[in-house]
Amino acid sequence: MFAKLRTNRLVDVRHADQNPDVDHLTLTDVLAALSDPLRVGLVRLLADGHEHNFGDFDAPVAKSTLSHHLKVLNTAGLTWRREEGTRCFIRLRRDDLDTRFPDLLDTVLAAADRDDVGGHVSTPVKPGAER
Amino acid sequence: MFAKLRTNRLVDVRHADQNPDVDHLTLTDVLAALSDPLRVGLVRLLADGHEHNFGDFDAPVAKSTLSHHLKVLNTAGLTWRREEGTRCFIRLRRDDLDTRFPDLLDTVLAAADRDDVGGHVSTPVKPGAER
DNA sequence: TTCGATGTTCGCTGAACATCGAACAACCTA
DNA sequence: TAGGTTGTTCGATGTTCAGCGAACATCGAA
Repeated sequence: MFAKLRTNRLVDVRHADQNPDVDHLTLTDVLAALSDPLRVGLVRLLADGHEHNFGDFDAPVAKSTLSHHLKVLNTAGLTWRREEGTRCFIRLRRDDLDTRFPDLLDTVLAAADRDDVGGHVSTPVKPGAER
Repeated sequence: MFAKLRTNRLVDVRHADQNPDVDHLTLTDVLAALSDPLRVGLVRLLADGHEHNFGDFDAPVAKSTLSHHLKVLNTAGLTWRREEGTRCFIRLRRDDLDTRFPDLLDTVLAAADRDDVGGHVSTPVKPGAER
């Protein structure tokens, strides 16, 4: 569609599907985003309610892959992202999700915890960035 | 793997991944199975608890495609299938799912009903085949 | 035996996805 | 200005998936 231009990319293209509006979230998109163990692992870490940035996630994949998965979560509406300088802060959209799909996130997280889905995703440093 | 032989297929190959055991179900497989609107529509119809057969589903896809989706639901452990002559009867594995992933199915179904996900899937004939 | 009904399986296609490394952009600091 | 940090995007690769029509298997009925 767009995103084809090499220059003037920073104008508005970069944030095309970012942080979608609450009522644009669809159930199947959310479930699709949650159908990958690595992404479930990310969501489990984000479930502490704090803001995390990219470096907070230690997953056994290349950082481009990690970036991809975080983008999937974002465009599906599971996370909220905020950029500050060169780093981006990511937070779970728990309230929006609970509004739109009541109990869904809690239910999935409970099951994921029980089975340790995505347990290979960890946080290397202490999440002291909650403020 | 197998399933390569043209003859003597009926022996055991046909039911390779069919009706998987309860504790072989994985959360991400279930969520992946539910990440398609058509399949959610099928599950919603199956949620009446009755046994349905293939012809009970009226979806705007070729029957080979419908067969594919029903197979996905089955191998993910969402449905139980039973064959009787040339027709197969399909039933939602609600109890097993509730055991393995408490509240998950109810939560998804509630959200799907609210948004009418998969509403284009219908049942042409009256489901009088419950007994 | 032949026919119709019922589904499944078999190629096949195009689209989407996961993954990687390399290149890039934006920012901060020395 | 020159690096270093941070994360995104690009291009390539291989896999999975949704979709179709055709062929097949199975059964019951004529």
